[in-house]
Amino acid sequence: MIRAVKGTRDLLPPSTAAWNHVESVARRVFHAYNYQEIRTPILEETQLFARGVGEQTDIVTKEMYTFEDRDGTSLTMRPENTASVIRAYIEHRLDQRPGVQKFYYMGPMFRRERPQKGRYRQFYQIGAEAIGSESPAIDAEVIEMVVDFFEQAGLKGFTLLVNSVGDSNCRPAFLERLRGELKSVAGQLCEDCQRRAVTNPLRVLDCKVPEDQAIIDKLPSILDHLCEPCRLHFASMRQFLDDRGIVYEVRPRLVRGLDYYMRTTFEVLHGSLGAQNSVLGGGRYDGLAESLGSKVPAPGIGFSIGEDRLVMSVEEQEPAATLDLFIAPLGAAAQREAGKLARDVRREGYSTEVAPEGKLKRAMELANKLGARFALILGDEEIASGRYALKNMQSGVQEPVSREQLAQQLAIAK
RNA sequence: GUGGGUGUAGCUCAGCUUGGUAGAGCGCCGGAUUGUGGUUCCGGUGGCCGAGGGUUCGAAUCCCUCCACCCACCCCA
Repeated sequence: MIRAVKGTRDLLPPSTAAWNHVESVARRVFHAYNYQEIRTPILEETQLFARGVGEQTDIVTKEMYTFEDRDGTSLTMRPENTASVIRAYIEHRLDQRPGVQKFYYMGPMFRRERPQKGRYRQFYQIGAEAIGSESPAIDAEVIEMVVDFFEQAGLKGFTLLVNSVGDSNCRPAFLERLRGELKSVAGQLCEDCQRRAVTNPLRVLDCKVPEDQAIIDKLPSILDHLCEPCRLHFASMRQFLDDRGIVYEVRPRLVRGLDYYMRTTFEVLHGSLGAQNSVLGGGRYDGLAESLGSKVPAPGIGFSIGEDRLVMSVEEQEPAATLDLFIAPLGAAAQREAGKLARDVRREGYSTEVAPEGKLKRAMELANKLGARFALILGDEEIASGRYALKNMQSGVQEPVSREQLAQQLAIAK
């Protein structure tokens, strides 16, 4: 048998109800902050991600679905959406539009990783980008929106982490300092950290090995090494968050894997997800446009939500769609009559199913299994009298009803 | 890329240690006489036991190889 490709999966009902729930809450909340939807292509030139995400990142070096098109250009299925949105912003000169440009998106992304819990090769992200302002007020608003969204989506017990990773002015100096300190203590760290001390020093700060913590705690903190503009930006953003009573934790060791992040970074954690406990990550990326080769500046901040994980956490039984009416016709004449009745009832907005021909007993069993609110029996008697036999499947009460009474019954408790 | 776990009916699993040609529950289908569901009772459908090879008179069971899925590492949303 042909099966779904490794790392991809079918989303089936009833769990698709939870996906729709999450997505509709996102649209509603984002619209309240004046964000509008943007849809960018799934395929982009490989260069976009190589330059945007970072040539040396694992994503680019070994986790992208990249192939050569027939004309020789290298194409890649998007591993994330921020670079595409910035590309579109520049390509369509959206900087010429009035005000901060606020976009949200949702859809599949692709990374060729080894699948595990909450981590797939085709995964789904919901995200947003606010482009065109360097103001810390925007950072705070984006973060506020994130919290608003998770609350409304019904996610319980999440933690918001914020940090500043500095900018091209102060980060290099800090990195130098960090490397220097690491040289003297690396020998005492775990194997992974010894490697990271060389390849990706910031990652050492994020190490979870208990024995390493004492040493890591003594390493320099980025927050103590921010340049004045970055320090003010972070302080101002925090002020805005405090003003709105948003609860967060400053985590100076919060590190981002993508090269384009600067200044504000943030993350939302949620337990019960196994090792993959992060449901959202985001940050500011003021230099991204330039690194894509644009003369048009596009300072911005954004985030993306791991929808697969969020749905997993929120899947507290979205009530499955209910079937309002199940029609059981008896005989050929009734079958035709049922078709017309179903058409009319559906146009009134009620979900309706017509039983296939067969025994009434079978039809009633099916009505029960489908969870229909009402079953309507349509036989010669009913056609002759013009009154349907309508049975309330929950109470078991059955009574003859006119067409008008049927409408009334359906309207009750809908 | 690395490590561990698991592969038996549509689903959840037992059987494997101590080889003797496959089981349960749920689901699905049918029945308990007339045009009535849920509960109950009865019956039925359904499996190259992940694939290939080996040992053996005989393998779901023991051995080897491969594959798939899951979890974790790396890394990351």
